Amino acid sequence: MPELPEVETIKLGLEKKIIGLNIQSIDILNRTSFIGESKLVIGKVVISVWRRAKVLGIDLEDNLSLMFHLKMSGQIIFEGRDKFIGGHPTNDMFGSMPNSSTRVIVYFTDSSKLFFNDQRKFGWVKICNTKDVINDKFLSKLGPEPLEKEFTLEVFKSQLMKRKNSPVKVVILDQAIISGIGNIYAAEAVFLAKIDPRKKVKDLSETDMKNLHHGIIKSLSDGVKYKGSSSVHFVNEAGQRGSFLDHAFVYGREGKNCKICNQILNKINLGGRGTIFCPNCQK
DNA sequence: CACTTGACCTGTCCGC
DNA sequence: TGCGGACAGGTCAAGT
Repeated sequence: MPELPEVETIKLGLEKKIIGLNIQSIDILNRTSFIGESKLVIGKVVISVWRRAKVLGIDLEDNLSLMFHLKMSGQIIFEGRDKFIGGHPTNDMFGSMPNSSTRVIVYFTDSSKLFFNDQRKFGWVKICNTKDVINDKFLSKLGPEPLEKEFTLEVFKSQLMKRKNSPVKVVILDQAIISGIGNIYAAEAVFLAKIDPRKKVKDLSETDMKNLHHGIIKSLSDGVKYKGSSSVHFVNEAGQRGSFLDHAFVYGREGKNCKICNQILNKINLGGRGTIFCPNCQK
């Protein structure tokens, strides 16, 4: 479900609400959703909230951290101390918490709660020492953050060249090449760059790479601006949907008209993922 | 080695 | 209405 902009949206909302809260207990409703010894974090106070790629992290006192990966269907929802004044999820899509897809519940001492929901059970919550986060099995393999200064055109080009023979949309979905892009923003980025998603990296021109670099940054930052996508599963920490898909050019628009040239958008399968593009605009 | 495919799970939607 | 198959925003292991 969530890609970089969705996790960033949750991070920005959550950090305003949970810093300073003290963990009272953790309920694990589905064993495979949780990695580590949950007892370790009881009594610990939340210090900060961060994001790396599609992972959300919560740093606690005493060198402890919680990490969340939402994969395809995860949600992180915070219910405030007084659920009827500002803290209650105002969603219109899944009722009150917990529900049938709730896998982990974090209880704070002020009686507020954090729900980790995950219908498909692909996601995870993990505990580790804060100083070990950078060595984490998953995090340590990630490529550069596309919305950070480090993601220059030169860095992007050298990362791309690691997978010369793959279709460009498949390559930008590779988390070791660039971190945080998922299927929605990959499709939008190649559209903005006017590149056929099937085009192999080795066939990209200098201009293509420059446009794609810009397209990635533009689509992801628009995603953050519109507080994420509003497709099936995504809601923010307050249970609200985002509006990015109202602004999308291709994702979710199969068979509709291209917003630029009015031709019908095509759908193909690329690397096992549905991919919608404009055969006229994208060459 | 580089790249592609299928598995992990649950739910929904679409065609017959 | 019921049933089977395809599909859903991610990642990893196994296969070619």
